[in-house]
Amino acid sequence: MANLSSGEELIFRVAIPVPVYRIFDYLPPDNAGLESPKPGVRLEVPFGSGKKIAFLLEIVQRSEVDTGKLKRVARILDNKPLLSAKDLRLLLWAGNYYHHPLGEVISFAFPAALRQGKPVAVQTEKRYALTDLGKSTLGEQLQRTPRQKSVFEKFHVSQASLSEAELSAWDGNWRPAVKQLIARQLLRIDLSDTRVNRPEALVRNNALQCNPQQQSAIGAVCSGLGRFGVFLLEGVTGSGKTEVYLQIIRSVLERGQQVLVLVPEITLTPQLEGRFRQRFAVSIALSHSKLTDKQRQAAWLQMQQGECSIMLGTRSALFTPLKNPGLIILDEEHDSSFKQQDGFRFSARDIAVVRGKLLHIPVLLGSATPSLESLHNADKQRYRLLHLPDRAGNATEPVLQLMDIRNKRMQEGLSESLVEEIRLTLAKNEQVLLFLNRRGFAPTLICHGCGWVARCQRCDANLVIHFDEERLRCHHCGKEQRLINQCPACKAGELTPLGLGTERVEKVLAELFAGNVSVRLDRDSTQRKGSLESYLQQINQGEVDIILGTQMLAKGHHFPNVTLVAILDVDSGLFSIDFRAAEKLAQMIVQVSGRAGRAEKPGKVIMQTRQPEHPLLTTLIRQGYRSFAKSALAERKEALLPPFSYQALLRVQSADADAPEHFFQAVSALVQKFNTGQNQVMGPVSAPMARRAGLYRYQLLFQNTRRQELHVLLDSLIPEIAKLKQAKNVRWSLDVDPVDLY
DNA sequence: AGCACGCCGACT
DNA sequence: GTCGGCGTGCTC
Repeated sequence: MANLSSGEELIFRVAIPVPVYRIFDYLPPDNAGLESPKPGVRLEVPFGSGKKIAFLLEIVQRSEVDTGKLKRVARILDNKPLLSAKDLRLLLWAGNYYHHPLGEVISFAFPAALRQGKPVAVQTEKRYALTDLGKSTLGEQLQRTPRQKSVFEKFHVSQASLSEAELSAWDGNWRPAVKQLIARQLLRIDLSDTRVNRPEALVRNNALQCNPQQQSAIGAVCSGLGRFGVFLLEGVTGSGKTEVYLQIIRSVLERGQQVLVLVPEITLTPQLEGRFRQRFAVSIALSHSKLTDKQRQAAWLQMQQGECSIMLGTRSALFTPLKNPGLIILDEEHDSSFKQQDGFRFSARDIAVVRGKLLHIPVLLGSATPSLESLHNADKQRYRLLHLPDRAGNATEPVLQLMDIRNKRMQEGLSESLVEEIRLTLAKNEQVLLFLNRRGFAPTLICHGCGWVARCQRCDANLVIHFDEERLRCHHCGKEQRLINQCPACKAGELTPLGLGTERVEKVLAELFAGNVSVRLDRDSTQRKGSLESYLQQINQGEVDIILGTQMLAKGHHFPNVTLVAILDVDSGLFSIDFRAAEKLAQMIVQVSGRAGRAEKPGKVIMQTRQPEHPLLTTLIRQGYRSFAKSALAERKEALLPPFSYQALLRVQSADADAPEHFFQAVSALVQKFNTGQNQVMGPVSAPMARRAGLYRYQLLFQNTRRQELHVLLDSLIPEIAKLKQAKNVRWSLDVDPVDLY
């Protein structure tokens, strides 16, 4: 320790959550104790005219800034850092790699309340359990109070105490019923601390029987526990991926370690959560945006303090601190929701791998349709590929077939042969699933007289007809207006809906299959909270014959009685300027197909197309996803596109049509100056949608086959762009490893 | 991102 | 004569 003369003080280097690429120096607080705080602790600091929460990065001997200008830390909020040194390193790396201001990156790792400087409240969550009287009482006796009956039966089914979080996850309004049940001495507050893991109490239910492939996958990951390694689990739908997860998780729990499980969307958490709770007796922390700040903070702290062993969450749960990290699982790893699309544009999948490396733990990526990036990493032996080629049980693979609809008579998007197939399936008392990735009635409203089209005034996009609500709506900026019935241009012609949306198909289904029940599942029909769940329940109870829906059908939900899946318009995915379009379409087709024939009944998947010879479709159908991926990777290699090169996209938006041009002129000069490597610079060009929500949009793409060289350029370029005066009239952002080029 | 400082229009 | 519009510039 340096011998400091009395006049010299230590300097606190801190990150502050402001959009500034700079670290700030402060003097220690007045009442500084003998012991220096550790990096990662939260501080309150005076900043500008107000106060801010800051994160201590390091304590150094001297500052570049004149000490007279330095302010003093107001107070130290934590006596121990909430983030480990390794997690702090991870965040430093991420800030650097994605070129996002460090303070914002670090604050992103904290739940909202802690971000705002609230003290770490070690709130102990209440648990409830049946009393002896409750155990010997039957639910039937509560017939007259249905809510109490349902809560009471929940306790009987779970056969264990339930925490507030578990109850809230099950039903938001459990409190009054529990209060009354306590008053009736059927329930009690459970004081035994079940959060401590007792090894014999880890597992509640026995594992399912696994086939040899599952066993070898489980064995591979389990023998890799305790050190870094990435495993890519490629398992077709229904191959028992979840069972593999469960058995590996069990091994991690037995080692006294924690597991972080990430899924792309909130809608996928309930079913996984259900499987986890059935299997494990330990409590499960949830983290996703539908929870309250308080719930998320509780879950975060439980993992941080090691009170909970499993966390199930979405993208942002990736940064949850783990006291005893053991494994990170990322399910549906191909899903683009793992890439954050605004602000701190990170890829949860890629950071998960880096985190695994820092923590010396394995990372398990699972998917029926792995991303080309991950398959390429497996080819390069960076990831270990584990394959589950067979459906578990006696479920058979669905049969994929193309239906050539050229010159065929169509009725609102349904060919006659498809209608016939639907009839045959319904006659067997089986369910049909129709997939159309376009909501609304029709994507275009056109005047039959003069050709006028209803356009959004703020975007380069057409307004979508929503017939039920009699609205015209822009799906890009949300602007809407009343549905008009007279052409505003010629005042004479007839306005005609052009094209097909789910609402329109729903109407024709009601005519064609009048005796059957159909249900539409899209963002519009499931907006009301809980409505998706209730539809899914109706479907699985066999009250629905035809399921019609968008994107949201492709993910996770199982419909055991569906034996016919039809993709109404597969062609719309075939012609896109985005080089990832083929990959996304293939994944979508396979994922949607996975919804069919999960039980003993064989499933059939029909794709209506006017491109029956299209190589993407024929390869996928005749040879499967893996062959498709192989040829798609060969094309990417030929064109030097990712994963054979690395990209970064500089995006600009401005309400002023000329400001982006001035900005890019200044940027070009900087690029000339700094581009010492072989970086390709493409653009600037208009974004595929040149105007959105009233803003003009442009972009500049950097690409290099060597990641290192690309990042050398970005490292010197971005701080200089931030200083440009032309950057002040525009909104600009950098997207490292972009997945969507629009 | 905030928030202050800073020069030009309609009001007590 | 002032209150306040939001343009630019800084924050240890």
